[in-house]
Amino acid sequence: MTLPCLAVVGATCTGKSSLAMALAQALDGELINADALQAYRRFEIGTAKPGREDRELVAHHLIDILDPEEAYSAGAFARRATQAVGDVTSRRRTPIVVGGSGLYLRALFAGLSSIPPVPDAVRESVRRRLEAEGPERLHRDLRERDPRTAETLHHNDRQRIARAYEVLEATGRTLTSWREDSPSTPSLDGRWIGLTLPRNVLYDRIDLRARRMLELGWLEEVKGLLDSGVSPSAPAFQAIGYRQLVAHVQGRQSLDAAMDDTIRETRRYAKRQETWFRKEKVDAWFPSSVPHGLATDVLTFLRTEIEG
RNA sequence: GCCCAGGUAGCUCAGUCGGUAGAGCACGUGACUGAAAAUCACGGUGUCGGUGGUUCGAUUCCGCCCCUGGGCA
Repeated sequence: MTLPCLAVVGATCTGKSSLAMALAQALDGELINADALQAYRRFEIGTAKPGREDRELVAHHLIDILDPEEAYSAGAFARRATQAVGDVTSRRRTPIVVGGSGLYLRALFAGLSSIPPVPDAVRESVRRRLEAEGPERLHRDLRERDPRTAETLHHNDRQRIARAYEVLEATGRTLTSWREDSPSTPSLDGRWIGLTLPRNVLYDRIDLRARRMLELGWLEEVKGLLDSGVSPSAPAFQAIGYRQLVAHVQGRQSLDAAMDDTIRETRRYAKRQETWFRKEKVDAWFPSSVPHGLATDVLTFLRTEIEG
């Protein structure tokens, strides 16, 4: 059976990785990671990164490709992933994209407008302004210089205000005009498989996994990263759990509080992922409460879908 | 056993001089074009411990009961 590119999506902790492993083994496939944090080297336990055995059994791409201080982005991911999908396909194997970073998946399959990269210096100066003057001020400026983008943004939405502002500063053109000049165009075809769990089951699993991560030495991992000089403000330390454990190591929070916070943030993150993927064109959703037989069901679906 | 204090949202608590109640957090819903595990918006979810009484009307006042905490025995 020859298959197009596959994607395994869903909220964190729904079992995407293990389904993807099973599919890869059944279909002679290779995995392409679409998770923003698993791309970072040395961030292992808290990112639930696949272990050595799995990675020896099945090729995993786009894992361990960045140092903690390097920036990643939807665009950078899309470029690398497009390349990886091409490589896997040219080997006559099935590319299976796995991950929970919704924007990244969209960037790969639906494309992004092409906008020149913003130099680090500009990004930093905009970020400093944001810090010093607050988002409302920049939003007001944006109203004058790029009213159409400003209109779509809430005056507290720091991140998007900063992005619109950066593009303006770096290129002298508005985000709106860039997007109109080069609307996103679908660049990759594929079948999307979604995994779901009832909310309460999902929350219990998140809770359990967080505790297990701690037992596996998560805190020691964080201490090791800090001791070796990784800056607490490195992009990778934005990750849920890592942020909280850094706060604990720095004495700003008890371990219990850090873990409670981590679990709460992970739940909220999972909810946001559900909201995002609900709107995506997922070809079939599978409940993953009972992992036994799941891969078989998915394979059956794919066969009828592709041959029928 | 007696004396205090308290029982209001999932939690901590505010409040109603009698007209069925509101904050923070939790939680729920949504947005999303290069930081996305990010960033942001919206929403009060309730037998006001139970039961009788007074009253047009009781979560609020009165009686009794139950529960929790503290004190005295």
